[in-house]
Amino acid sequence: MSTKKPSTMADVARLAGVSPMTVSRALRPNAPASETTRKKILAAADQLGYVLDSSAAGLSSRKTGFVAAIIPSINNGNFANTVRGLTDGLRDSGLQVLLGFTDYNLNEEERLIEAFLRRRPEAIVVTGGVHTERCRRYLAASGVPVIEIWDLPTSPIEHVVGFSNARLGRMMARYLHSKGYKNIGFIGGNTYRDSRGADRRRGFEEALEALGLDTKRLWVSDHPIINMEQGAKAMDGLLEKYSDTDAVMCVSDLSAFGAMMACARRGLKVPDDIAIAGSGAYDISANAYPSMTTLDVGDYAIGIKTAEVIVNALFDEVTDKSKAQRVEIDITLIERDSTKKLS
Amino acid sequence: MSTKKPSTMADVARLAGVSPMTVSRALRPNAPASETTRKKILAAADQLGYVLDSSAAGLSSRKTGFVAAIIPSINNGNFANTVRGLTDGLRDSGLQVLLGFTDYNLNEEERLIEAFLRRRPEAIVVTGGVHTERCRRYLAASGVPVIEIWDLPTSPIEHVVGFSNARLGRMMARYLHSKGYKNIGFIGGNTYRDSRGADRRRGFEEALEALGLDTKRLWVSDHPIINMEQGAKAMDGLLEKYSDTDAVMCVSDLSAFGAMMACARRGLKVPDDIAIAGSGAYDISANAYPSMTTLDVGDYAIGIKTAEVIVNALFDEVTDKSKAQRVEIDITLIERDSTKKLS
DNA sequence: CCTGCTTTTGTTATCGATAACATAATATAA
DNA sequence: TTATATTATGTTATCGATAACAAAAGCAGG
Repeated sequence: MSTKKPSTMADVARLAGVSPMTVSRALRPNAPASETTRKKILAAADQLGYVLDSSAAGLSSRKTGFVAAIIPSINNGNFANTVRGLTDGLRDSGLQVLLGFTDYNLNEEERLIEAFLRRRPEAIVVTGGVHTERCRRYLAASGVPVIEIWDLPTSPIEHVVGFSNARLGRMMARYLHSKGYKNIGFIGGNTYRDSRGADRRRGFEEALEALGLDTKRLWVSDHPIINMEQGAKAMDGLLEKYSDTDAVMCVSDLSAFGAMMACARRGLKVPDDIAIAGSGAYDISANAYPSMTTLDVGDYAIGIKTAEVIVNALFDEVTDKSKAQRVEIDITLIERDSTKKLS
Repeated sequence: MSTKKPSTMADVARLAGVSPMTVSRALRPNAPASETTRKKILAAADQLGYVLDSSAAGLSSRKTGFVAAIIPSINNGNFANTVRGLTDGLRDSGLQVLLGFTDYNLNEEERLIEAFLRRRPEAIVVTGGVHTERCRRYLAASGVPVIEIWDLPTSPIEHVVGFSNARLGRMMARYLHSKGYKNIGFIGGNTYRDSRGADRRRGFEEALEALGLDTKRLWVSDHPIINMEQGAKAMDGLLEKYSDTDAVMCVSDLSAFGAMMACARRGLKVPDDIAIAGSGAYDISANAYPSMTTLDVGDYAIGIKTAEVIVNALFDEVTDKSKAQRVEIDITLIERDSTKKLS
């Protein structure tokens, strides 16, 4: 840890025998500068170990190069994929992702947004369509594009890149019904902390009703059931109450896996005795034995599309800036062994 | 997306009838300001929807409030936990994590470090002790504390918070030997892209040799074997070549799980026919059936300790700034069913 | 009521870059 | 060759805050 003060553009300019402004231009790709001076300046910069100060650049140009992105959890492969997609999609634009996570807590989201706004991001990405009133105010007043992802809110703040979680629930309910299952349960997603999970459950319930099936097997919990352990516990609870359950959908592949393990411990065979489906198309759904039926929500694609929306909103000449963009991501059902009766 | 220009401290000052400097002080917790003016200023700020500009503040005070953190992958529960620990640990200090991931690519690490240095972070956290020459130069010249995590490099750049990956390999080898296994294999970790995995393998191999056991079952691959699918494939390959293998350690619980599933598909019972152990103490190790023996590397603790090291290096009066801190994290073996012969 | 202290507020300069405009150098056309 | 367009560089002001110093206000004790 050297403590020497870092050199500035003025230092580089002095060494190269030009004005600071010329250095500034030489260091940016699209600014006018002759090849000879550029080379000279780069050499001087290199010699001094010069590193641009983005704070100063941002202050002056009013462009920080930040995109703020807020996800519920970093310990979640789906959101991680979205962040990867976003990062990959933004690479060429020179924008950098400033990442925060809320632990599914809307107040924490508020805190994060406040902190991020101080960094003057050029766009803000938030997960879901449910926010505190104050959050909505902050976002609306931010003066930069706001993108809500992972949902299709009915009254979005501005741009949207997502899918219908209710539709996701409906798709799986109909699929399970089409496979001949009758006593269908659902695990997870009935809390204000995870509105997307709650939407899935709602869609699932609606579809069951429409199909004339019993909806009493929808497992209620006051916290989100998103990890393996919670999935296993919920499955135990469900089976204790309704031992005739023949199929279960879980809000997440992780809870689905937990549920499957709970079944294994009880000596129940999947899918012979009971079918289990998840959602999210996590690695584990493909690699578990039996492999698990799931719904691919295009998590990586959400990131990529979000990057496109941002780039369009910021740089594209053709895009109508006054119009909010709305991108619906395709959901695809991946049928695997866990819902195929072997008989 | 309103386009109105955001208000500045000068605006707030005007409205509150004070000087901008007074506003600056009123908005900071530890600056001198009378309660009455502070209240007046906060009201004015609120009325204008004023949000501090950190770029400007950082430029002026030469404190950006950023801690740059670089991890190999965001799709990895272990690193995610470290990031959570780091974020949690830094919360009170007012420092914000600027996160980047390299996809296990040292050149990408170089690119990221360059980009992050422009943001003038107050500390830099990098994963592992292996970096390109240029990276080491950048880091050494950065002028801020550098912390290498997840490893115990022999010639660290400065601070270290980690554990010995070789020791981790040795621990598991000795454990498996102590359980009576003889034909022990290893899957993963022999590439320059994942030096930590390679260290685990080396330690494992050394211990086997010291115990007089055969080391031919160490599975070699030219890419890191860190996900389920790769684990399954490697297991298939290993069993085809050495069908008498009675125990296997995998660099990661994810590959261990894949290996376990590969066994299940072949009709091999774990642990009766073959023992499998992982490392990382991922959720899946506790929730798989059978549950998996693994090594807890204290991923969250690494984050917390790293935060402490940073706070000490930056703010603590007592800490000797000229001395690099070195924190070794405890590894604990978690014995579960996958290595307990039921017989 | 004044002295000397502490607390609060104001003034000025500065952090490190870029925008906007002005000018010099070079290339192009007639 | 000269006029004109084009490209390259320099100058000055500014982005929005805070440091450092200076001055004013408040407050105690004699």
